Amino acid sequence: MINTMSLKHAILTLLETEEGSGYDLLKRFKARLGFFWNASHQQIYSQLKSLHHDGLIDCTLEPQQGKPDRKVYHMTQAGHDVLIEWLENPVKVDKVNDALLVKMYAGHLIDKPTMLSELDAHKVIHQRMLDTFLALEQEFLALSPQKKKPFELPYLTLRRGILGEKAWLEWAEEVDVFLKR
Amino acid sequence: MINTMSLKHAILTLLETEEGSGYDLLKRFKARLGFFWNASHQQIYSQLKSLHHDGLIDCTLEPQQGKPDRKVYHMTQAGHDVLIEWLENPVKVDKVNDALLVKMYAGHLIDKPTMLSELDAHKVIHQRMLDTFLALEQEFLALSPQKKKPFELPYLTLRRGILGEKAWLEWAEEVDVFLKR
DNA sequence: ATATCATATGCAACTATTTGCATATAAGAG
DNA sequence: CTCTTATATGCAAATAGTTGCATATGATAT
Repeated sequence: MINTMSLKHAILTLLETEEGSGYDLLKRFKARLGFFWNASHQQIYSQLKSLHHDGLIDCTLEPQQGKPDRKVYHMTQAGHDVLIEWLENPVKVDKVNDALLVKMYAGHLIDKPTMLSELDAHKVIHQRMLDTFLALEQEFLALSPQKKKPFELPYLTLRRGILGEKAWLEWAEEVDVFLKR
Repeated sequence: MINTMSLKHAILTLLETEEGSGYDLLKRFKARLGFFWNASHQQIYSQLKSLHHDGLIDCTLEPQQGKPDRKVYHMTQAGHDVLIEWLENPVKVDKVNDALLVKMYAGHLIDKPTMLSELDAHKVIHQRMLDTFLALEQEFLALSPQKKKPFELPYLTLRRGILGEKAWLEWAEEVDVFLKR
């Protein structure tokens, strides 16, 4: 049986190592899983609610002055079990649905400058992501061997981000050359 | 304003060049947009229904003996206008949500053989996709310059598929080397 | 004979994600 | 003094996509 992926398992993975509030998790997503997973705060809060309802995580309130209470979530045994089960069963190959490519496919219907300027805008964004990833890589590589240990697997996921962005930019270069012929 | 992508515009793009039934479109998706867009038959049929309801496409029935009537859809002027407007406005950068990477990130919780065998399964699938894409590329490259012309933009989208799959497999190789150290 | 595949369409229920709104404070920049 | 950013949470509506079911026939393979 092939598992459906859901944000829930990504959240459980993060909570497995360290408890946190919805807001914490949002930041951790951006900082640590950003190269292969994106989630909005609305999604995170609603999935936390659902995980809590199902008893996979529990929750303690930390009152704060002036701000809403911080709801700190942590793993339960049930949550741990569900995560392990998910990890042991195959996941689906991720699918690509890229609107820019649809546009390129229909490129005969628009003029080149429009196409080129949109391509440029995407290039800027991808280049920025690549730069971020490369900076993170430098941070990792600067660590001593012992300090590297716990970050080796996350580093592999970072490599995916780097290779993916490089491939994207390489493709954009080909397109540029073609369109500017 | 940034456009939301939807399957609808991909369908309109296909219908712009050539009319077709839901089943035709399904096949065309697999054959022509498969390297960057995936859609199930249920999705296609329901989007066609909705496009028809909105007057962006119209529909003629082709009775067939023994089989259900073929519903052949074609573009309307309204559909054409909507497509052009979509093409002229920016689309969002596509987002990556890859469950295998979540798993890798949580790799300390499972054993290496499990991880490696799942990675292998994904490698097989990606290699198969790459092979398909490379075969399509050969077909294109074998065409005479005049015959290449109408397929130049689709070819660029195919290149995206090729570069993307190559990058994926390159990454998998890195992971393999790391895990088998 | 039997099985599978290709043709051809679709509903219903569920899960996933986006978009827009809403609230409330503190800190820092201009 | 006002604006923006960060902290901190969430609802509601809409759109997008998946999974399971349902029907019906012709052709090809074993």
